[in-house]
Amino acid sequence: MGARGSKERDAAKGSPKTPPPIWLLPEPPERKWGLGRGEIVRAAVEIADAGGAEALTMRAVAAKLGSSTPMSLYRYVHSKEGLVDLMLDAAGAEVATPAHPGADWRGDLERLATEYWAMAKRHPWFAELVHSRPPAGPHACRIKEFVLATFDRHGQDLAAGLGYLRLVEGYVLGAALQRAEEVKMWRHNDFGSAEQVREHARGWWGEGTEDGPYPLLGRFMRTFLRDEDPELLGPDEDAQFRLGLDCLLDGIAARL
Amino acid sequence: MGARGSKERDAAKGSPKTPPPIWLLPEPPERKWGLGRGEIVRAAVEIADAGGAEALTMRAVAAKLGSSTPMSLYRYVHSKEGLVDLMLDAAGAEVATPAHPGADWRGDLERLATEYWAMAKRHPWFAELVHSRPPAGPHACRIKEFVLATFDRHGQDLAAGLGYLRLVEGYVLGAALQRAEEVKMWRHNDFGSAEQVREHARGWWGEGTEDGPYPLLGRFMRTFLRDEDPELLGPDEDAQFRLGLDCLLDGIAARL
DNA sequence: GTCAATTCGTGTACGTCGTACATTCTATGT
DNA sequence: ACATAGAATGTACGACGTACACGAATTGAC
Repeated sequence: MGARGSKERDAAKGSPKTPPPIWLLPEPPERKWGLGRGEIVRAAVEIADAGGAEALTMRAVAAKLGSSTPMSLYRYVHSKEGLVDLMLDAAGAEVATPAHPGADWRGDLERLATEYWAMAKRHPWFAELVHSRPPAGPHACRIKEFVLATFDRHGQDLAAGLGYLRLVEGYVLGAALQRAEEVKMWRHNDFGSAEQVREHARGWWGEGTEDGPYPLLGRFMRTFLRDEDPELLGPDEDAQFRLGLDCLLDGIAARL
Repeated sequence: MGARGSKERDAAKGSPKTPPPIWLLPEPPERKWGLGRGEIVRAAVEIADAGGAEALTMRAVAAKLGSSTPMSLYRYVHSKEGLVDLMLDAAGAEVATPAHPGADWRGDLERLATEYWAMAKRHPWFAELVHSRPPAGPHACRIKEFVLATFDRHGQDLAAGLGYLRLVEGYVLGAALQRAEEVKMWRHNDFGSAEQVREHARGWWGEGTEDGPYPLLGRFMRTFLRDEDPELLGPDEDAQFRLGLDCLLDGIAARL
């Protein structure tokens, strides 16, 4: 966090004076030539898509827009947190929900979760950043509402629906976060191929760890490092996602 | 990330020259009077316990140890990433695993997951930081190995075991991360009581949103903001954790 | 069409972070 | 007792987010 000198002013004022969420503040009227929230958010998304959350810098966004200083952006997005809020909402807009839940609750939720997962694969920064802000953008609310309505339509009360909502949402975001971390690691060590990954992991796992303290993990690692027998590497990421989702929905189904 | 000038030297050298993980590098011999990895990691954990991951600063750790500059730490932990690795491993040491998996796979996993969850509640920074590093400290490996052995003992091959391992681990860490984010938000707005949280959320949800676009979510929010009917707030965090774990294990059980 | 007033972009600067480099201090081996 | 190696420190750099104030450009009134 950067310099903030407003702490004592807030405290002296008496009211915590929380800034309202950026969605409620109207965008300044877009002058003919100037910037606009749309361009800024689009540029920020492109930067984060290409370089991950750690590449998302006010300076980088400003540079991409041709603005020589980052201060130009602050009129439109108020702060970096505001920009992140707008980015998260823009990503949320990419996952569609039907107008009303259908008769097949499980199919509805599977479709929603799969779309959510696909979005998170397109935007690996999403899972990293979504946990840094209160999750209540318009599209986040729409998605939550749809899940709640799905359970409501099947006779679950609001408390139960909330529990299941948190379960499903937590699962999708958890899976996305694991994947995002993997992507980040690839980028951090600028890996281009799986062979480079193996090369890197070799020095790091310790070639000599034969059947040391972790025989099963070691067997997996040796397989991974040497011949890459796809049978032993476990399911690929999409199959793994479906497996977990199916397990979770099985458990929920047993309780409805 | 700070200044790094070694990029082109690495590239020129030909080999990526990845630094080996800190667990493999021996700790410098502890002189009578000097620092030691133990003290440093303990101090860092205390700071992060109290102030979250964002309070974890090399300067803060050095200050807590009475060292006037952060540079003293670098001989022992090499970098902040190294320190984080050691912290994660120290936290991993707090979750115990039996020597061998027992006959009751489900009980074993429930116990393990519950201990993991308890550890993550003690150290809210754990979930935030664990996704920033390759997950292969000694204790992380021990835990993974135990889960793999549990499934191995029940006739699952390594690939299937890996899939279930990722599922269970992902679930626990996902739940811990959601909780960590909540803790962080409380700290960030220095909330002391639930009433302050409600006060904050009121301005932020928009008091006037009566039965707008999100009737169910709105009902929950209004309940939360006004009278706090515990029936409508959904399960508490421990019950929620158990619910998800049970659902997941149900799903796994159906596939064994 | 002209001028004043408003609004927007920009330059500069501050305080934070991680950490490289050079220096000083301390404890140890002889 | 002294030389020397190793550990702690001071200083400094380049990144970050962003506050502040100034100049430039656009808009509205006449």
